[in-house]
Amino acid sequence: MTPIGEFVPRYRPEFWGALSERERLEIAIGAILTQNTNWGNVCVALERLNRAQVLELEKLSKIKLQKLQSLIRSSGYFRQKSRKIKVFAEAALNRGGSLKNWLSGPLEETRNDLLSLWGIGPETADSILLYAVQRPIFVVDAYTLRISRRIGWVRETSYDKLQKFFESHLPKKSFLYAEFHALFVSLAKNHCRTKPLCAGCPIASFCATGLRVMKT
DNA sequence: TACCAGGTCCTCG
DNA sequence: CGAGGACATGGT
Repeated sequence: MTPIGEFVPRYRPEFWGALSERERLEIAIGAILTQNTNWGNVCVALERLNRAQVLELEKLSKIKLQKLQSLIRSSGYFRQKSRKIKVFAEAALNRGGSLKNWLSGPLEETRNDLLSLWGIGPETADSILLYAVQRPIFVVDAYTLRISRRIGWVRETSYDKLQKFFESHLPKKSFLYAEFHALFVSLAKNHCRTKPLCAGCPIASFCATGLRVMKT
């Protein structure tokens, strides 16, 4: 995937340094845009937002709805998502003015604050907390659920149950949570779907090494 | 052509 | 609570 503007996605711990406020915002907006949507479509929208130079809280809160919709059209659900972005930007401005200030408080409280916003559900809230401000909170997505059940680690289907499972079995480290999430995504795109786990199946490999990291 | 993609909200039983 | 439908675009 082509880097967006000057922003090189920081997927790995070795690249984690202090993110700029604009990078944090891009990650947060990306989290909203990618709701039930292919990342490639999101990239196009982020590129347009960058070129229009509106990736700032003040500009996003002031930009005309129709203009915003035209910029993010490629990511789908553009009427809903444009509204979600505005709600998010306005909330940020009302509480500290920067994502760093806003999202650095007590974790539970901050998370509930995000969840109270229209358009921000558990996955989006947790993705923003983990990836934009490196808070230690486990992100659950459709892949996490599907593969965890397939491996036999869980039977639950609820977001909270699954999140608690991982958070109670892993050291409370944001980089580790991010790593697991990244591996689930990667596995989902590569594994074979045969019923029994075949030898050499990446899922079997992940299961073995994953269990080693997890507390029993 | 049909189906899918890293969700969320709303409504109804 | 849990299930079902709506929301929209671009790729295969």
